[in-house]
Amino acid sequence: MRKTGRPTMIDVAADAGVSLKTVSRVVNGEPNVDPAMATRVLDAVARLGYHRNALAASLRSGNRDTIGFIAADLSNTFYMAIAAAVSSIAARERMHLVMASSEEDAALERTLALDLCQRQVGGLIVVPTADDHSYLQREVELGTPVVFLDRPASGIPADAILLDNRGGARAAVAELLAAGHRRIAVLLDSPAIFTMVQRREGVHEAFTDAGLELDPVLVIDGLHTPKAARDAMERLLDAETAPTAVFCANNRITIGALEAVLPRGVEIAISGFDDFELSRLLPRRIRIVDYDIADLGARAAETLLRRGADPATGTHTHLVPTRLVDRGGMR
Amino acid sequence: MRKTGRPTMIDVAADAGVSLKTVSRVVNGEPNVDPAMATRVLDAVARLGYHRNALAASLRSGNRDTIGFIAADLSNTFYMAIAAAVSSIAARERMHLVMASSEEDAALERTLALDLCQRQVGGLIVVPTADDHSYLQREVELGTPVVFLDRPASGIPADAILLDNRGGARAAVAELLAAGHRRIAVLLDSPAIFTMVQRREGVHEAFTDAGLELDPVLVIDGLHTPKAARDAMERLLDAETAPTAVFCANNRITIGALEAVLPRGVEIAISGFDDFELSRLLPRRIRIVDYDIADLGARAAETLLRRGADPATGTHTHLVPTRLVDRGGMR
DNA sequence: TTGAAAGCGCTAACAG
DNA sequence: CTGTTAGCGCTTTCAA
Repeated sequence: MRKTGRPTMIDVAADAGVSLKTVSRVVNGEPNVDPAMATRVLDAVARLGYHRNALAASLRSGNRDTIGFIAADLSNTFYMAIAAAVSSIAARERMHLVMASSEEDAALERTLALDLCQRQVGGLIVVPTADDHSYLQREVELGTPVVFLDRPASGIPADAILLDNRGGARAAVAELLAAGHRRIAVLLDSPAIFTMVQRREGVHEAFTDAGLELDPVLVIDGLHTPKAARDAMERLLDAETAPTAVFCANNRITIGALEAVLPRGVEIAISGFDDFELSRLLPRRIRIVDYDIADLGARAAETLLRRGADPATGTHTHLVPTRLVDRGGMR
Repeated sequence: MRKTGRPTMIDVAADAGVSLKTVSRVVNGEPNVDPAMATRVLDAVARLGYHRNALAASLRSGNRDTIGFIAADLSNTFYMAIAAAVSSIAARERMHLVMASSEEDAALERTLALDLCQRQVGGLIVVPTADDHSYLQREVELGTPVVFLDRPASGIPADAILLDNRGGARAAVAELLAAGHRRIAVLLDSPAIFTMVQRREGVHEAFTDAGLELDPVLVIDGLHTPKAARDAMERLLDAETAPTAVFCANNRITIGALEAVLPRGVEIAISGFDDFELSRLLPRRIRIVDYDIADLGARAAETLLRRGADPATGTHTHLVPTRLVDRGGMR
C-alpha cells in the first residue's frame, strides 16, 4: 500500500497469507483454486477494500477494452446520438467509450486520434474532418481497427459507414419535381464537406432524370448555421422570382429555412435532409430524408468489433439507406 | 519490439544508440537534453514509428488524465448536452472523457462507477440513480473526486451541481396565477425522481404564496413518456372543468402536452420546465423554465478538477439558476 | 493446486 | 547533460 494509498495484490496476498498469484487467480475468477484459499483471499479483499487496477492488468496482457470515438462536432445532436448508440454497443461488450470532438479541425482530429492510440484504445471510430488519414496507417498496421463514419477516409484503406446521401437527396428532389415544382431552391453547407457534395449530386441527378435543369441562382452553399440559412432563405423569398420549393441539405439548414418561412406564412414546399427533434410538432407539413441514426452508430461499433477479431483485409463501405417521411402539419 | 509489434522506448534507444532515459526525456519534452542527441532520438522515433504508451506511463507516475461521466440515460438529449459540455472542458485540460449510461438502473450505476475507478479515472461525474452512494465512499477517501449532477448523492459527502428546481417551478406557476389562472394542471414524472419532488414543491409554494390552493385532481404524476403525458393531457381537456393552464415538469411532458393541445387548437396557457430543441419554432407561444445546460456540465467538470487539486473537505452544492423565457409563437 | 520469478513499457530517483 | 537502477501493479511462464 504505497503512494496512492490503494491496496495492491501484494497487500491482499500478505493479509491472506497466500502468494500474489493466488490472489490474481481468485480476483480474476480463474478455475482450479482451493475454495478455502479463495475464501481467505476474498475476505482479505473485502477487509482491505481492494480493487484491481485495470490499467496495470492490461499493460501486460495487452487487453484493450475501450473504444475511441472522435466526432466532428459534439454540439451537433447528430453526433451525440451516434455516440449514444456506440456507447450502448460498447456497454454490451463490456467496453468503455471515450469520446472527443475534433471541432471540424483536421489538426485536432489527428492529435486526438493519435492521442487515443497512445492510450491503447481497442478501436477508433472517426467522423473525419481531415482530408488525409495516412497518419493512421501505422496504427492500423499495428492492429488498431479504425472505422470511419458519415464521411469516408482518404489515403488509407478502412471500413466506412455512410449514409445514402445521393439517393436521399435525389428522391426528395424528384418528388418535388413530380409535384410540378420547377423553381426549386437548394440550400447547402460548405462544399468542402463530403456529404454536401454527395447531396448536391443527388439533386442534379433528379433534375437530369426529369430532363430539366437546375437554376444556379437558386443554389446557395456555405450555409453553416441556421442563421445563415435563414438569411439566405429570406433573400430568396424577397427575390423577384421566388422559389416554389426548397431542398435543405441538412437539419440546421432546414431549421433556418423554417425560421424564415414560418413567420411569413408563405406557401412553399419544404424538403430537408436529416430529421430533427420535434419535427413532428411543426405547424406545417414538410418532407424529411430520414434514416436510422442509432443504426448508423451501431453498425460502426459492430464493424469495429468485427475488425478487432480478424485482421484488416477487405475493407467495406456500408451505405445506410434513407427514406422520405412526412413531418409536421400539426395544427 | 515484442508481442504487440509496437516499438518501445528500448527499441528507440537501441536504434538511436542512447539510453532509455534519454529517449524518455526527449519524448516527454524534458529540458536539458543536448540538441544533437534529441535529433538522433527524434530520427529514431520517426524511423520506427514510435508512439509512447500512455497507459504504461501513467502506471508509474500515477497521472490520471481521464474523467468518467455516468449519465442516467444517454438517449435523453439533456444528458447528451451535458456530456458534450464536460467533454469540452476535459479537452481544454487535455483530459479524456469516458462516458457510460446507467439506464436509470441503480445496480448498473454502481457497476459502472466502480469499473471506471478500476480504470483509474481522475474523477467521476455521476447523475445518480441509486439511492445510496456509500459504495463510493472508499474511492473518495482514496482520492478520486466525485461530483454529482442534477440529483444529489446520499450516504456520502460530495459536491453536487443542481438546478434551482423549486425556484424555477415556483416562478412559472406564480406567473400563471398572476395572469389570473386558477385551474392549473400540473403534470409530473415519477415522484421517485428527485427533481420531480423539488418542482412539485415549487408549485405548492407558488400557490401558498398567493393564498390559494392547488386542486389535487389536476395534479398527475408518473408521466414517464411524451405519450403518457399526451394521454393525461387529453383526459384533462375532456374533463368537465378543464384547466385553463398547465405546468409541465419536464420537456418530455411538455412535448406530450403539446401533442394533445396543438391539434385541438384549444386555448390553454402552457408552461414547462426544460427548454428543448426547436421550441422556438412552435406554432403557439409557451413559457419555459430555462437554464444554461452547458453551464451545468461545465460547472460539474470544473468542480471536479478543483477537487482534484485539493482534498475532499467542505463539499458544496451549487444551484444553477433558472429563468422564464418565451418560446414559440412563430407563424 | 500453488508459488517464484520475470517482465509489460514506462517513470523516478539517484548517481556519474 | 546522461545513464543506471528500481519499481508501478499486474499477468505470464515455468517449476514445485
